[in-house]
Amino acid sequence: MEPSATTPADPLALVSIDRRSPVPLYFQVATELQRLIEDDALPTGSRLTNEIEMADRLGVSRPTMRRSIQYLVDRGLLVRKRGVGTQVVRAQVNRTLELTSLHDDLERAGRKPGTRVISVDQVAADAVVAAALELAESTVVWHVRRLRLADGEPIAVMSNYLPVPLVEVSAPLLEEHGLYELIRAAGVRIRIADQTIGATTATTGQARLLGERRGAALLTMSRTAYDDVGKPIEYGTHVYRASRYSFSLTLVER
Amino acid sequence: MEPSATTPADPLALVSIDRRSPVPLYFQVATELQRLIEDDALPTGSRLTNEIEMADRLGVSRPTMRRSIQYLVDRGLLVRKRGVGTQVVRAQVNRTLELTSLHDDLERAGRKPGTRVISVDQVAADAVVAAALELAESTVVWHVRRLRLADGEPIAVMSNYLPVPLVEVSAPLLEEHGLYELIRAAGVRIRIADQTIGATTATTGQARLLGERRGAALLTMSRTAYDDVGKPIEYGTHVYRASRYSFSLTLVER
DNA sequence: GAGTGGTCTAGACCACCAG
DNA sequence: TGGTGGTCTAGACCACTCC
Repeated sequence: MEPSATTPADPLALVSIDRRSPVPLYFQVATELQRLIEDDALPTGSRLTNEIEMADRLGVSRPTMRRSIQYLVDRGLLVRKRGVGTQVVRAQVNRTLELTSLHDDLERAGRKPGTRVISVDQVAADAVVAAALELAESTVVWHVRRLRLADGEPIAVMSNYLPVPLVEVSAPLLEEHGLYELIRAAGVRIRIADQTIGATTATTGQARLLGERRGAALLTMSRTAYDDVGKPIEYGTHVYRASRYSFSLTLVER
Repeated sequence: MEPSATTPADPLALVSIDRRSPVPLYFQVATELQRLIEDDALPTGSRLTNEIEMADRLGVSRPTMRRSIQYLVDRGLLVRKRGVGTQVVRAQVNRTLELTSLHDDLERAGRKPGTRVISVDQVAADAVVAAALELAESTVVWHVRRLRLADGEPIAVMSNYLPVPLVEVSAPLLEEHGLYELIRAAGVRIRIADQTIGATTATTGQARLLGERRGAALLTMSRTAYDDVGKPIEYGTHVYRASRYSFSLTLVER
């Protein structure tokens, strides 16, 4: 009932770490702390014990303890102030428009994702696509068009271009798996993406696919994704029904 | 006394750090490295010397060197692979929809920002505003409406709500300074923000203000900003002309 | 096997904040 | 003045990649 400065029970007693695990200690500790925060054992506003004592209690060194805490600070769950201490700011964070597929996004929101493949072709890259993928114009690339559904309802039309040598795609594969899943399965790690978010109004064709009226508001997103070494992997232009979808994110000042 | 550069390009020779400076060593090193990357002394794709040698060359310890590198890895400029090395991925990053005002965004893009204050009032918070600011309904709050311009052309209509005790606002102040600037000047540090981005079509009133047609595509953004300890500082709902403005960001997988 | 980054430790000193 | 987080160090061992 009372907004306590320190937490009554001893949440740290609930933390257990496994030194034989291959999972790094700092990550184990961070994960456990995050769990305590999400379970409200460390409620918003509560103060953590100082890092030296926590390190001691958990049997890790201070640098390791600090790294765990910093991990959660970077994600906006904790705030630290020199001379004061460490406090819980919030329990939940919208991840920053993460490098996930819409598929994962929907599942996390408890909605059932679906895909209807409109077309899978190899086409000659036009100037825009070639520039995005850093290929010569007219190079043959995959072109995939999909209608994405949530709980059976149209959500977005997605158009993606990929270098041909990268990965094999086909309609049956794409009905079952997200595009990013297929890319990862091909051993490619997507590391960086440039995104631009805008708005437009629906053309007749878009409206028909999405079940909207012509002129309805659509959210647009174009994205170029790059691998480990900065090589373009995928370029896509997508439109979402603004009436059914929006982007949420949490920003943290570092 | 170092021997003169044996390799044609020895970028590390260009790095100098000042141990008397109050700026942390790791940050000095990171900043210098970033400068080398942006100046193309360390071009995209080039490999860095291993961290132990770099630490040695710069006269810092390995943990400090690592911290500098990690700083740039987190921002997507560098990529590291165990057993392989550290490489430059890219020279420029669109900051992740940063916690900046539109004012700063436009200036960075080389466009001249302007503001026309439409209204500055104290109003009773409705349910939505009260919930966002975590106040009781009908609490009196500031309500600021502004038309934002770039190079004299309308770009966005912004509507912001702030707790009254927080900061003094007035039309003349807001014509000169960004809202976030005023908040910072009041000694409040904005640390976290939740944003939702969507799309809509222009009402007649919006269209008139923005110089668009009724039904034109608009990009919408609503944001709640929080301070250090998670207290809501500001709630705003904004609409941007989709024909003149979009959000760009770079995502980095961590 | 050689070389790279990834993790972890123990300890030191400093800067800031609150009483 | 005492307590907090912030920085920095020296060294150890491990895991991964490539030859």
